[in-house]
Amino acid sequence: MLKAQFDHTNCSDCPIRHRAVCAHCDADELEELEGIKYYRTFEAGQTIIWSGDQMNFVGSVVSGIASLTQTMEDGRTQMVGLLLPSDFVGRPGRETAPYDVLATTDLVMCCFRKKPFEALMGSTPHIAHRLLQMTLDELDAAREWMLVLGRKTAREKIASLLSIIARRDASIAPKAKPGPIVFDLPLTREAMADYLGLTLETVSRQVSALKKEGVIELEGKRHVTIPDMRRLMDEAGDDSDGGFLI
Amino acid sequence: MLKAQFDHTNCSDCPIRHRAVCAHCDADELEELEGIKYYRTFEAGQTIIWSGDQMNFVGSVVSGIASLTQTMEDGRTQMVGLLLPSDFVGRPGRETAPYDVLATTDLVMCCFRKKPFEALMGSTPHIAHRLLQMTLDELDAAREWMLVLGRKTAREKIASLLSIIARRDASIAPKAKPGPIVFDLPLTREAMADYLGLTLETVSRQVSALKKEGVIELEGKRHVTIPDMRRLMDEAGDDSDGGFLI
DNA sequence: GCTTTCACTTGATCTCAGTCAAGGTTTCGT
DNA sequence: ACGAAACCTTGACTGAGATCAAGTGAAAGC
Repeated sequence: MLKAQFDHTNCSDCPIRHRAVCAHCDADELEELEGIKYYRTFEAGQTIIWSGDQMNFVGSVVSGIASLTQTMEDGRTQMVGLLLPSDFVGRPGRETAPYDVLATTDLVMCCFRKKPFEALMGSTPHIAHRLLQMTLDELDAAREWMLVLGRKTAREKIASLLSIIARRDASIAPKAKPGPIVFDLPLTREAMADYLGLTLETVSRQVSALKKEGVIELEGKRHVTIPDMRRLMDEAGDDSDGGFLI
Repeated sequence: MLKAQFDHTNCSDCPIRHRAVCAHCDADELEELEGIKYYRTFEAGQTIIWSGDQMNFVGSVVSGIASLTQTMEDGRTQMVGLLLPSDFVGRPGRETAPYDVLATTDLVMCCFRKKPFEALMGSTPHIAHRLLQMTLDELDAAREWMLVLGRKTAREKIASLLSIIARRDASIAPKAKPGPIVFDLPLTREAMADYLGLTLETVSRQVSALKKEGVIELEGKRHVTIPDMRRLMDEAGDDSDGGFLI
C-alpha cells in the first residue's frame, strides 16, 4: 500500500501532491498522476503565460517566485498576486489566463495537463475540496491586500510587504516572535512598486527611511534583517493578531 | 421525480440552490436541505457579522446589497467586496469571519447552517465544485479591483465602479451595447469612497465632473443614466474586452 | 411648521507621493 | 580591466487627492 508509505504532511516530491492532490491520497491516484505531470523551469524575468493566452495546464511553484500582473493599455501595471513555493497556479474550468504570469526569480514549476487534471478532480472529491480551501486562502490574501492598496500610506505599504515576506519566508506564525529575522528580498524595487501601487522612487525612499530609523537593517540592497518583528508590524498598521496569508 | 420538475437555470426559490447546490441537483439533496435552510432579513446599515466572530452559517444574498469591509484600528476602512443578489457568503472550513459583513441596503439572505452544509458538500461533489468556480470568480473580481485601487485615478475609479454596477445591474455582457442604461446607485458617497479607497469629497467632485461632461446623467443623487456605456468604459480605462465579474 | 439630521456639494488649502532629473553601484559581457 | 546595462538612490519640483470648513437640500421627528 503506497498510501501507508507516503508521508502526506512532508511530501517534497511535488508541492501540488502535498497541498492539493495528496491530502488523503490513494495509490491509484498517484499512478494516474504520473502520466500527466511534468516539470518546467524558467529564468528570472521570463514570461510564463500572457493574459488572454490559452492555458492548458495547472500547477504549483516548486522553487523560486512568480508574480501575477495586470497591465493597462498605457503601461500602468499592478501585481495582483505573488506566488511562492507550494502556491497553486491555474483555474480548473477556465480556458484562458486572466493575467500575465511572470517568473520573478529563477523558477521551477510542477505542472499538470489541464484536461486530465480536471478529470481527476471530478473523480476524486478531496482534490476539489483542497483546491477550494487554497482558493479561499488566496481570496483572503487578495482582500487583505485591497486594504493595503486602498488605505495605507507608502511607509505602511512597504512595512506590510516586508512583513508578509518575512513571515512567509521565515515560516513563522502571525504572532510576532522575539529575535531578529533575516531574509533576502526576492523583488526589485520596481516589482515592489508594482505590487504596492507606488513608484520605484517612493519605494526606494521609504526603504531608506525605515533603514535610517532602525526598523530594518540592510546589507547590500536585498539582504534584510528585521531586529524587531513587532515594530515592523506596528509600522505596517496591522492588527495585533492579523492573520496574513499570502 | 423532483429532479425533472426543477428548472436549474432559473431557480428563484433560493439563489444558493441555483448557483451552488442545484447545478445538477437530486431530489434527496433538496429534501436534505429543507432542514438546514432558513431566511434572514436585515435593515440597511445593520451589521450581519463582525470580523473575528464565530460564523455558523453560509448563505447567499436573495435581494439587496451587502458589503465586506475591513477596518484598521484608527478607523480607516476599505470595502473588499460587494455582495449582490445570488452572491455567496461564508467559507466552508472556517470558524470565524475574516471581515465585517454589513447590509448596505435592506437585505434578505438565504442561510444554511454550516455544519450540515459542509457535510452535504462532502457527500455531493458538485457542490464543492460549484463553490470552487464561484470562489475563483470572486478571486478574479478581487484581483481586478486591486488594479483599480493600485493604479487608477479618482476619475477612473468612479467610472470603473459605475461601470461594474451598470453591467451587473442591467445584466448585460461585458461588450458595450449601444443605448442608454438606467439604474439606481445602491451606495452612499461614503460607501463608494470606502470601496474605491478615496474620500467622500473626492467621490462627490468626480461624480459631479462626470455629470457636467455628460458621461453620466443624474436625477436626484442616486438615479443614474448612462447614455453611452462605451464612453464610460473608456473613462474607466478598462480594456475593450475586459471581463469584469464582481 | 420647525428643528434636527443625514447625505451631499463646493471651496480653500495642504501634503504625500508622483514626476523629472542626475548620479551612484553592482553585475555582466567582452 | 573596461564599458554597458541594470538596479538603486537622492534631490527639486509638481500636482492629485486629502483635509478642513462652510453651506445646501431633502427627509424624519416632534
